[in-house]
Amino acid sequence: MKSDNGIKAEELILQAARKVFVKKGFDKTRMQDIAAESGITQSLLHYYFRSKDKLFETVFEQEFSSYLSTMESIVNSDLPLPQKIENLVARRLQDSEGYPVLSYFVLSEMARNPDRMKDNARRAMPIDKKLFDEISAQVADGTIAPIVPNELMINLLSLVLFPVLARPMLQAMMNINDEEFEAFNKQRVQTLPKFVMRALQPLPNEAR
Amino acid sequence: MKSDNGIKAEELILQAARKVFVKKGFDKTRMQDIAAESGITQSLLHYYFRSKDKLFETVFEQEFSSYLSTMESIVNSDLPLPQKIENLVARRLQDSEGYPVLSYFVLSEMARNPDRMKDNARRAMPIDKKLFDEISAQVADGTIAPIVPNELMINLLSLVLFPVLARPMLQAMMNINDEEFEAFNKQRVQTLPKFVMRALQPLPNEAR
DNA sequence: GTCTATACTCTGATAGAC
DNA sequence: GTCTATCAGAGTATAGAC
Repeated sequence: MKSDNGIKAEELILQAARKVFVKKGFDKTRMQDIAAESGITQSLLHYYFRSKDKLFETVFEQEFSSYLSTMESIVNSDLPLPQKIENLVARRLQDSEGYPVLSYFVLSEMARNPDRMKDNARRAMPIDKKLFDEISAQVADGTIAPIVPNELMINLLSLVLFPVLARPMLQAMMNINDEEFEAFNKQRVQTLPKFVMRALQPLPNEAR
Repeated sequence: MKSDNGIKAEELILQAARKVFVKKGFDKTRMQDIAAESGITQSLLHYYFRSKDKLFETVFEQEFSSYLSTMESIVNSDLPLPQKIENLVARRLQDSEGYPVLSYFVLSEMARNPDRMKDNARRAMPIDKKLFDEISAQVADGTIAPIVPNELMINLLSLVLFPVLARPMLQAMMNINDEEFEAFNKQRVQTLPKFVMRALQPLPNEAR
């Protein structure tokens, strides 16, 4: 049975680990970084979590679950497609501020451990399926232009995740500072859904 | 002055280094991997290139230059915008086969060394400017719908680069194998430009 | 130029006292 | 539960013979 203090230490470690792992990814994170961030000795990290791997898995599992449930609530809502897109974009840009690079975190983990990532992706499949079916239905009744649902989903993910992911490169290319990029992002919450919906508008000769 | 053999060794090392660095990124590449791939002793790598860093810089510089010149020739061509997009997509997917993850390579380097990446991005700026101006002109004369040029450029980059980058995750999500993904990609060369051009079509009330 | 052997450093993990 | 000291392994880089 754990003492009050024990529980607190464990939580402190997790908070610090989350912060550092999300920021630097698995490989570049040192146990010493987490120790410093949490104010807890390095050997205690091992006492509580046994290994760097275990600690990471714990953090990743928490983050990914929270990520999934957010996605889920948006996709399962009763909003029309454009609003869903808007919410997804807004949510992702929110991540990109307070929680700098969650998407990068997920992608880097994917590279580190492809097999386990597959399992995680499978956990996301019910959500995907919901969106997939929704798109299929709208293509069928001509509300949106003919498109393979998977392709639309990939386009959405690309437009939403990539700018968060490649932010440093994009800022350099566009030659703009942090403030300008934030403003750009805020605009994007409005303009991106419009861009997508425009692309999905059926042409006259496609309408039924 | 170098002997014939010396020049050859240097080139062998570079080829092997390119292959391994592009595949695994800087951090996960071991000098031993490059030694094995090239059939040249590890200590000789140091003899020729002094350090892992120097070797990497050399490879990266070559790759990035070649990447730039490809982009340049496409953007500077006289083709209309949709064809340019098609060429860009096709070129990137080509990378994603023979040269698996050049985009990932560039992105990971960006994360590793943001400052130098800024310089590299600046080298790409003349190309960006060309495309930027082209978009501006077409927005101005009403050929395409109003959009901030930078935003369109980011959308293009997202749609083209992200699927290459996140391929493992996407395959897992869509639950498809390599063969199916390749087929999907081939389709995409045709469908993506249409998707984009559709999004850029001016609505009746926007036309001049 | 090329090889073998080895030094050096960084970092995750453990031992063992308290 | 917590700390200090230390080990063990991996990986880059160098020394020095040929």
